[in-house]
Amino acid sequence: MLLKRKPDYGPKTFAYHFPSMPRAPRSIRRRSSVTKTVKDSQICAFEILATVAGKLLLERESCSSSNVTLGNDQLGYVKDAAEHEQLVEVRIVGKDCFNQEKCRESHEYNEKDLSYDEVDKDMEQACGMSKPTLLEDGTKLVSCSHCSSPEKPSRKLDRGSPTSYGKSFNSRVHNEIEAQLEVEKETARNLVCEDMVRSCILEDQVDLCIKYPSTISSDCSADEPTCTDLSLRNSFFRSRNDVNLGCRDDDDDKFSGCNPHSANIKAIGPKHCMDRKIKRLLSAKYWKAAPKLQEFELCNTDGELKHVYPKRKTSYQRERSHLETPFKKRTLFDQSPVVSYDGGSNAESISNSPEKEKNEDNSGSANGVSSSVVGPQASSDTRDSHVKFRIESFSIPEVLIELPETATINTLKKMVMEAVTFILEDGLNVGVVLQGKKVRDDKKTLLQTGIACHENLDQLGFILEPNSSQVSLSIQHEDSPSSPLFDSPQLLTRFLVNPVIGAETPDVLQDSDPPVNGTEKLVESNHEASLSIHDGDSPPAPYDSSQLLTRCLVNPDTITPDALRDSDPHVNSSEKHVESNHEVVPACANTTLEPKTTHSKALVPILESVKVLAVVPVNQNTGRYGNQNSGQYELAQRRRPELAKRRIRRPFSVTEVEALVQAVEKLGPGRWRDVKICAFDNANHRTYVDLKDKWKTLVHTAQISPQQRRGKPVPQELLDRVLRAHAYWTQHQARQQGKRQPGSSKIV
DNA sequence: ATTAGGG
DNA sequence: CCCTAAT
Repeated sequence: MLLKRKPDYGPKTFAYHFPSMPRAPRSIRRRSSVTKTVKDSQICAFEILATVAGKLLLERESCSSSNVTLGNDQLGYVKDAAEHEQLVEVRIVGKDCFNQEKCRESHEYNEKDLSYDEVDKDMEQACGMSKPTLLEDGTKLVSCSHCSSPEKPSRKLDRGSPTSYGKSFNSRVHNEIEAQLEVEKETARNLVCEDMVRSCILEDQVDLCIKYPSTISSDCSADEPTCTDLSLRNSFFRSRNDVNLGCRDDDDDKFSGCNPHSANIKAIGPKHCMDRKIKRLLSAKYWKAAPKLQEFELCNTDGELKHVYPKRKTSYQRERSHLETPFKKRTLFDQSPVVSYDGGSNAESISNSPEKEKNEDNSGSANGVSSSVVGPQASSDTRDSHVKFRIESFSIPEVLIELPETATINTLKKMVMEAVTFILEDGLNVGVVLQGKKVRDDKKTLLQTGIACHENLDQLGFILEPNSSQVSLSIQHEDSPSSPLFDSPQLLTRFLVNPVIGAETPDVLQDSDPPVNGTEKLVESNHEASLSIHDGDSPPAPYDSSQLLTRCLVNPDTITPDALRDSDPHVNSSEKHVESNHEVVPACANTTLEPKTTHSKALVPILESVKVLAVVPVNQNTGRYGNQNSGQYELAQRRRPELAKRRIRRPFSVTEVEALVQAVEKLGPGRWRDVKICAFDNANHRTYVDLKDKWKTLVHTAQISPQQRRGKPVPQELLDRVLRAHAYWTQHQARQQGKRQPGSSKIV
């Protein structure tokens, strides 16, 4: 008996060396009738959802007024933005918070993590595979315990070209930089009406401690990753990493050759990751804008979603546990979702905090807005020519998802996932804002920029903007009739565009003003990017007041595929940055909407950046925007195959077929995972499901007349082998079954 | 995460 | 290839 699933690859010579104890196919083991689940419940759920949403909306509106401390909430924008802030808190403080010990520990853990179990070893031996070689490098590189799971980071570090990160995160830190990423948890709070909003926001916090000399250039390019670097990358770009395939294969994120095993898992990982991510999203108040939705769903669809409040805790704990035991095998997503995922990204407030590192803990941030009080006191540090910053928090943008009633939860999840991954596709770009103005000269040192001055620290801000995909992904669903929830067609057909796009003015981003003053701040050239709030022709959807809507909606008419392509803000802005010598570009005056709350000194000057990430899925591709929608979607697909509804078709080559045939001859059908490992371990784009499917078609092809076959002809010799193997295994299975059921007849 | 099967 | 149910 096989104690473990250990592939029996048998001798190299071909002689149908079959596994000693092949398992009977599951089809035999369990032949159960397939029952299609009725979606009535789901449909019903969505209906109820609409109702509940409305109620909650009213309820919340009545309550929210009491708790708005930011003022300007008449626009619903500021308040909204503030709410978003709390998703993640990132603080950059002094060096003292750096704990090298932890990093060292992480080494060990990572090493452990990277080791593979015996089964796999056996497998490898059997297959003649070589042991993964990335261990050393990987562990060397992965230094932060909380950074992430060993696999991806190591991959990234190991192989990923520096540029891959640099693009999104230009301000790489030097070796001098030390950092510690630390996630803290928030104690559960009672959810009072006035706290509802906050309660919907993820309370996890991340402390990112970075210390660096004031002489550091904002543009410094680190030559080697540092702990800080890593954590940043990992956290900020994880989603991207996961989406972007590994080094060579286009659609798999496996790091081929490095770690076959993990890779194998990865091969199908995305999907699961996605699910997980979605879950996190849903549970982590990601949909803060529409808490009711969340709540509702969670309450009514017991399947995968849990009640929101309980879930929050649960989720939180789960996350915590992950963090506490970073060594367990886990996916990146599970682990450091803090920054990258949940915290996803965008508007970020920063405040210089003279005070000591993390002790501030969550107390302050609890309510979400920046928690730490930042005093200009950073002075004490000046002496050592170090500037300390603390990024209080940054939030993730709203995501507006629209689905037909007939959509399944699965679809919902996917939609959210797609939206988020699309948003974070290329990671984030970090901008520095000083005194409401964007610092554009990346070469300047902190000193030169004046950031070193403590007086200015208070007015320092960061902008986290999506690196690419300035245009929101418009997701359309074939079977989606117009949703009752969104009766504003115009909304549905809108694309979101980064104001920077096509703007003659480089820093539109800063120019775009928080709703405080409305669109007037928008630069002329940027007029197409108007705030939905003020946009006359974007009638507030039912969700308007609920702030579900994204803020920056752009008239699709102004968007063309080309424009989109050129719309990479990064390219544009970087170019312009070079050209313009202004080290500081005036940003909208109102940007500095100082939080009225005294204790949140954090500046969130560029709320605008938030809008960039908004997503407005399109319900239907009809109407005048139809073409553009599809074009955009295609563009998105081109850029991110993962988001594509369908993977690109990749016909099996004869070589592949042969490999498959040979593997199946040895292993038999039904052991697709093993087949995959044995014969397609390096073919990242071939999952075991693919192999199974291919075998299925091969068998079919072999059974039909040559005239009926289509596509590239498969050598008859191979087809013969297919038939033989198929016959053999079929018979074998029958035999197996016969043994179990003595009554049945034996064919051989 | 895998496997089996239908689409 | 996709999607899902069942493991």
